[in-house]
Amino acid sequence: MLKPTKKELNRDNLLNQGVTLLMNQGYHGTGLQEILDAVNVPKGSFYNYFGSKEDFGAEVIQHYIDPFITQLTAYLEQSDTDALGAIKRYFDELISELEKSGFKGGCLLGNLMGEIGDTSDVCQRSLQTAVTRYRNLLQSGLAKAQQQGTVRSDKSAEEMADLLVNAWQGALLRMKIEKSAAPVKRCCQDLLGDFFRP
Amino acid sequence: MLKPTKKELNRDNLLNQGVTLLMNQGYHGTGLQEILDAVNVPKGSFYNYFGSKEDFGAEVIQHYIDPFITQLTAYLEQSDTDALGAIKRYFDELISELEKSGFKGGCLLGNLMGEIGDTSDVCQRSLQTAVTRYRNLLQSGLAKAQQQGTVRSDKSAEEMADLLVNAWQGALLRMKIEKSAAPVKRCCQDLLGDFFRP
DNA sequence: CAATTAAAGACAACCGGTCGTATTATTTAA
DNA sequence: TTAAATAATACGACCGGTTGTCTTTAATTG
Repeated sequence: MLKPTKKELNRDNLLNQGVTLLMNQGYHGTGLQEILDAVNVPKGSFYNYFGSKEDFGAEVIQHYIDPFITQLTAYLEQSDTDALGAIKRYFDELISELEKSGFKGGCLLGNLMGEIGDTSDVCQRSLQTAVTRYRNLLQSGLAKAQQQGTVRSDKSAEEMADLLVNAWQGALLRMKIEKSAAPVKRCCQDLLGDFFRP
Repeated sequence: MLKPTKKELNRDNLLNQGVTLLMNQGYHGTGLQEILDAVNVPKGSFYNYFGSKEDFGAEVIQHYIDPFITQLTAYLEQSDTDALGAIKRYFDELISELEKSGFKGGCLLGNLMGEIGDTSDVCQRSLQTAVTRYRNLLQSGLAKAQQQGTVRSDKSAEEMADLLVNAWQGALLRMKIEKSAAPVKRCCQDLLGDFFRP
């Protein structure tokens, strides 16, 4: 039970590779063969692990967002007395990772929302829950910052969290085509450093 | 010379249909055959009109953004003494059209930036110029509003135009998966009605 | 040995792109 | 104003390759 079975391992490898390839090449731009080859799983075995490509995509979405939730949670718990600073540092780390990867890929959620967000019911639902989970966490961080007096209170934390998520997604798209970190940096500065201040 | 040739007509039909299909199904999710069938152009003729699917995509992008530029320009010229009001009314009309189409599709630029913005050089360049053209127009409108005193002047018009474009793109993605106009409406209210105010 | 899972391979459908030919336009010659 | 010659375009069958999925067989496990 503690040692992962081969099946669980293959599933996890497929999901990890799915995150990478779907993020960089899109849903329709990535074939199952490519994913399977990358983790040395035979093509015939795919349907032993997942019901369909669409179901796989929906699982990949959740598999993608989990680490981000964990990471942001850690930042918030670590800097308990300065929630706004925690959020800022969290985004700074994201930007640093984006720079390392040469501004490619961006965010799987944003990319898939645009590509199949309104054509695949299964993935649409998965995207909804993933985005909402992330937004809620950001919202709770902003609410704490409001209590600490570092963020304005005349706007709801939910409203600001939504704006932050949306502007961040748009900035990631701009980053991709401009091959520059300037859009995401300015996005954080404008909102966290100005608009959200009391 | 005044009457469009059959070739010009076919090209235009293909581009129009390309806008619709690429926006709703994505680049890799749309085959050439589907586009050609929709406008009754034979398969073999496609390469008389366009060099490749990639080149076609790049032209579709420009063909898509043109009407938006024209429309926003009209709004700005029409309400010459109230640039901020013109921008607001322009976005209100966009929202009204999105509601009519059932929140499907969103923005071709946003969708393609996410899907192929960093994998196709040709389309990346086309996306760059399209987004920049649009941003510049918005920037000039905001600059005029600054002169009219309806928009704050301690932030550059360029910075605000970028933020507006980015947040709008993100809000469109949210709209697609939530099937609601709330994200785009709140986006405009937050920025045009609050953050940008002096 | 029975039951469950992994794997192989086939399947039809479709992809973007090519190519030789048929049709149409344009130019030249009478 | 014709007629012939030449150039340009339209066309659909076809290419090799790949897609997601399914059926069947092999292997593994309890």
